[in-house]
Amino acid sequence: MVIVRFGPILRRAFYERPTLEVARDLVGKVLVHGAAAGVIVETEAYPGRDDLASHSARGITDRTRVIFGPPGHAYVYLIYGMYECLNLVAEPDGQPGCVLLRAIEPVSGVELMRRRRPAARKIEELASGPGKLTRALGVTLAHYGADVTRGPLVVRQPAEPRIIDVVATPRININHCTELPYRFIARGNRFVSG
DNA sequence: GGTAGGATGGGCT
DNA sequence: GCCCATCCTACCC
Repeated sequence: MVIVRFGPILRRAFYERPTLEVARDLVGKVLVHGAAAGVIVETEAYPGRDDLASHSARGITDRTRVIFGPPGHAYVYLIYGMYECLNLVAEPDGQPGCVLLRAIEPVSGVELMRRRRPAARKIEELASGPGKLTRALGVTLAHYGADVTRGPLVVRQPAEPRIIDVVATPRININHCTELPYRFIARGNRFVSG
């Protein structure tokens, strides 16, 4: 496991940009929830405009409202009735776009994450998938709409940035429409899902 | 190493 | 009623 010290919290301007840029640039940042934290190693962009795979593609509903709001907030939803998925809202206020966080490399609070994820046999399995990630960090539907530029759930710059080679690949489990290279992973990182 | 099948409930047509 | 941005277990190489 890598030792990572945390730098400043990402400001709202970081998120107030095109969704694809935010998704790419989130790889290598540190997702923190209380005592548990990990380096983001896999994301997916859901631009919302001209992308039928995005939940926001069919307009504002009770579920998708936050995606159309100001950037730097959490969009959490329930998938398959069992697992939460955590997204961070991008784009200026009024424009849809969010980034799904798919995997982190645990860097602190690992024992806490192990207790939350008893099925994980190895550290690589703790948060290598969107549902595993939220379980490991204790993120739930209660975080819907949370401001991730302040509070217990935030994203931080690593204190000493590592050079990370980010690669774009097709998104995972998008089968109902044409798929695009909107998944961003840290090349060679063993904590990536799949 | 691999994969088939089931769990499980909200959102939307 | 059907779909789903998933995960786990059992079972097979």
